Parts: sequence; C-alpha cells; structure tokens
Amino acid sequence: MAAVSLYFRRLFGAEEGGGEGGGGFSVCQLDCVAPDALDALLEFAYTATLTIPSSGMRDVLRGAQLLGIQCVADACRDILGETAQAEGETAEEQRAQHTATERMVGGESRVERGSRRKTDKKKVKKVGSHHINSSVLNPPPASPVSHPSPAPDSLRSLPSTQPPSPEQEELRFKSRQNGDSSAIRKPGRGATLNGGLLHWLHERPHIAHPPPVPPLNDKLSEDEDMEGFGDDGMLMESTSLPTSVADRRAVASAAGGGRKRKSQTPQQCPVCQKIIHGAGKLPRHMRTHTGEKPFQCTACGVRFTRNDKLKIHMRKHTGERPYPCPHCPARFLHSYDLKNHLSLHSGARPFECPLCHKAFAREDHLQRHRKGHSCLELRTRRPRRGAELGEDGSEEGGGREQSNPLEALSLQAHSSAFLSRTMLDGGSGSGVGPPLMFPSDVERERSLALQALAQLGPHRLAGYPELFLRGLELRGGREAEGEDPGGTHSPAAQRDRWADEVEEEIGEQEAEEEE
DNA sequence: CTGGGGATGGGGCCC
DNA sequence: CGGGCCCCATCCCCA
Repeated sequence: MAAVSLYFRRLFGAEEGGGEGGGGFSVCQLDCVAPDALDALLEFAYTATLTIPSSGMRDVLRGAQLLGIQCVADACRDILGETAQAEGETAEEQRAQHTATERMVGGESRVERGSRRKTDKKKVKKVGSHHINSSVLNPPPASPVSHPSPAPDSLRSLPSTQPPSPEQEELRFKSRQNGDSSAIRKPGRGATLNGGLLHWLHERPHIAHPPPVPPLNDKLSEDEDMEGFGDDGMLMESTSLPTSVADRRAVASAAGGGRKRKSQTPQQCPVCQKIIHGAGKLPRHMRTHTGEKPFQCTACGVRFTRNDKLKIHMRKHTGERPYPCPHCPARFLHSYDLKNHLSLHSGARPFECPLCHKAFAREDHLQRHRKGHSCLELRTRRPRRGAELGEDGSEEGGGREQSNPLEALSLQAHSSAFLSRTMLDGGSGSGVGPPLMFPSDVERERSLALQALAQLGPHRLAGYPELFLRGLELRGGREAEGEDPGGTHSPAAQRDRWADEVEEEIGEQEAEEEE
C-alpha cells in the first residue's frame, strides 16, 4: 500500500532511515474514506486493478485524493469528465495537482507539510504488494499470508525511497497524459484502471494496456518492465540470479539495440519471484496471489481462477466424463484420473520406497508415505531390481521410465536422512536439527543434493547457475570415474542407486571418522 | 495408514 | 503476445 499511496507510505514508516516497516502504527482508522471506496483502493493497491461501482466514483476519487493515490484520482477525474471540470472545487484540486505533478516532473519532490492531499510526490510505484501488513485494514481476499522474502527488506527497499530519474518520470508522465482517454476501460462490473503496478500492466487480464505511443512507448514499456524487475534494486537483489529474466532481457536489449519487442517469457512474479514460463502465463499465476477468481460457474456459483478449470468443473454439472476406462465401466473427469485408474488394472506399482521397498501405484502416495516417516523397517526386504525390470514391460511402468531427477533428489534426501540416523545410531546431537537429521549430515546432504542437481539439465537449472555449474562438475567427476550413466532408469532403480550411493558415502565417512 | 477421487497450479503446444 | 487446451505434479480430502 505504501508503494501506491503517499499516505500509507508516510504512515508505515517511509521516513528515511526509519527502517521499521510498521512505523509504530498498530491501528489506523480511515473513517474519512467511504468503505466501498477504500475497498476499491485496497484492491487496486494489491492487484493494480481498480473496480469502481458506477455510483461510487466520487467516493473513490475523494479517497484516492486523501490517500495520495494520484493515478487513481486522475483516472476517476478522467472518467467523470466534464463533471469534474464543472465543479469549482474539483477543478481547483485538479489544477493544483497538475501543478504539483509538473513540479515533480521537473525534479522537485518537496512535499507539502500538513496537507491531507499529498499529491505532489511520485505517483504509483511499480512494485506493490510486498509484505503488506494489512491486519488493521480490510485485507483483500486471499492476500498472501507468507512471503519468501523478509518483510523488512522489502519495505526498506520500496522504490519510494529511490525515485526514478527525471527522464524516466517524464516519459511515464507523458505516456499517461497522452493515454488518458485510452487508459480506462469499462468492463461489466465497473471500470478497470491501468495505472498502478506498472510491471504488471502488460500481464494482467483485466487491465487496459498503456496507450500506444510508438516508438517511444515501446521503449518505455520495456524500461518500465526492466525497472520493475531490476532497477528498483529489490527483486533482483532478492534473487541475485545473473541469468534471471531481467538480465537476459537486458542482455538481449543491449545486443539487439533495435525496437523489436522481446518475448516476455519467461517472466518473474513480482510477488514470489518465481519464474513463470509461457506467454501470457503470468496473469494466471498472479491470480494465485490476488485470490481473484474471475470465472464463475453459472450452475453452482463456484468461482475459479482459470477458465480451463471452470470448464472441467462444468463437467460435473453436465455429467460428462470424457475419460472412460477401457477395462471397466469407470469414467473420469480428468485424464490423469484415468491414468491413475489404469495403474489399478495393470497392477503396476512403479513407485517404491527405497527404505522399506513398499511399492505404490502413485507417486504422490509414495511421497506421502515418505513424509510420514512411516517406513521404519529399514531394508527388511531387498530391492526388487529384477522384478522392476521385468515389470516395466507394463504400460504404466514404461511410462515412467524416465525418472524425475527432482524426485530422485527428494528421495535421496529422505533416504540419506533416515540412513544417517540409523547408521550413526547413538551419535551425539539428538534433538538438534530436523527430525531424523544430524547436524553433521548437513554437509553430506548438501553434497548429495548437488549430485542430484547434476542430473538436471541446463533447462531446469537456468535460474541457478552456481548450482548448475557445480552440478556439472560433480557429474563430470562421477562419469569420469566410470559410473554407468546409461544404467537402469526406472524410478525405483534410480532410487536404489541413490540409496546405495548414500550407503557407500556414509560408510566412507564413518571410516574417516573412525580414523 | 492406504487407496482413490478431486482440486490446484505450472508448463508445453497451438491458434 | 495472449489465451485456450491439455498434460503433469502435487496436494487435499474421504472412505
């Protein structure tokens, strides 16, 4: 909220050097803003989408002015059109704000002291919803509760303390001015404003796009995107991935030097920093943060974040089950349900616990089994290596020939943790560290994890160059040692290999420790 | 604890 | 480039 509202920026400790994100406020009463308007403005702060009930435009305008959300105020005035001009007070405000804006564009950032309308500072910030403690206000639906990056850092690095250069600001200002008429759309439920978190603008589905002002705007859009990801020093700092999207785009931009728009995929989520692959997939991902569910079932009213999920849901009402089992009358809503079901007919259980060698038909059941630490009968049975290879002739087994390296990594962690405890039974450190894990195992875990990462291809490790390089090192070393890289690839066989390696490593380490 | 169905989110492919 | 469609992995819930 501080990122979009001057009022909140001041309220929540934006004082330079203040440091504490809360600013000491625990309760904030906003009775000067109509509840509906405040709700709309909060939604805007989180989602860069402003939904204005047609009856409440004036309230939203006043709320935006009071809270110092300049772009919303501008948009409301734009929507109101001549109405705003006709009212002397509003027109006066508008002139004052334009004057203030022009001062700001010229590099002046002085803030009027004591004024409720703090309209003369930088308008909407590009980075918005970062660790917003809105417990004292009405939180938007399904606002992110947890966040991967620490809150104080996010708050400290709010771009409000690092205003863009005057040139950038001027470009943004011009863009906004030129596009006033096209920046607003009126979808079914109200007006949607494009003006907030600029690096979302190209991604969000219900947001009007910036005005077409080529070629300047084209460059501007890219610059804003870059800014949103990197120039504000927040997102890039938090990830510090040299091969991140922003860097790749920066490199491409520098190399190309042309006007051509670069592909926006993959894109980094500004909230969770996750890299989202695929054109147009970021808006879909963003809805997981905002809780927005624009697709509603007309039959039962259930809402969904995605259209395709709604479509599948509709099958429940239509009775359509398009995935029939060829062996029995069962029909399924999802293809993967049929796939799971087919494993019942085939009897294939390709997912075997490396510890107790219990086999499961489904991978998630194996994972659940492992997470529950329910397999404490260590190696009461030998691996079914031969049996696996024989059984792999079945359709299900054949489908899982290529084991997921991440699965191997996870399984290996599970195995090594468990084995560490059993092999070092009676060792020191009980009660310290995670369950079934000894502190001395941390380094070993790390090493094993890197080995598993080495199984990942560069496409899976593109965002983790350090790990990838180290993984290549390790893999090269192992292959040079004559390990059979083309051995069995069935999931269970792979896991057995890992487990055996773990045992070997543990044995070696024990020998070293004894020495 | 396990088996099974369903829900959710991400990625690939295509238009 | 955005969106639809599909598949996959994972999680949740219930019997």
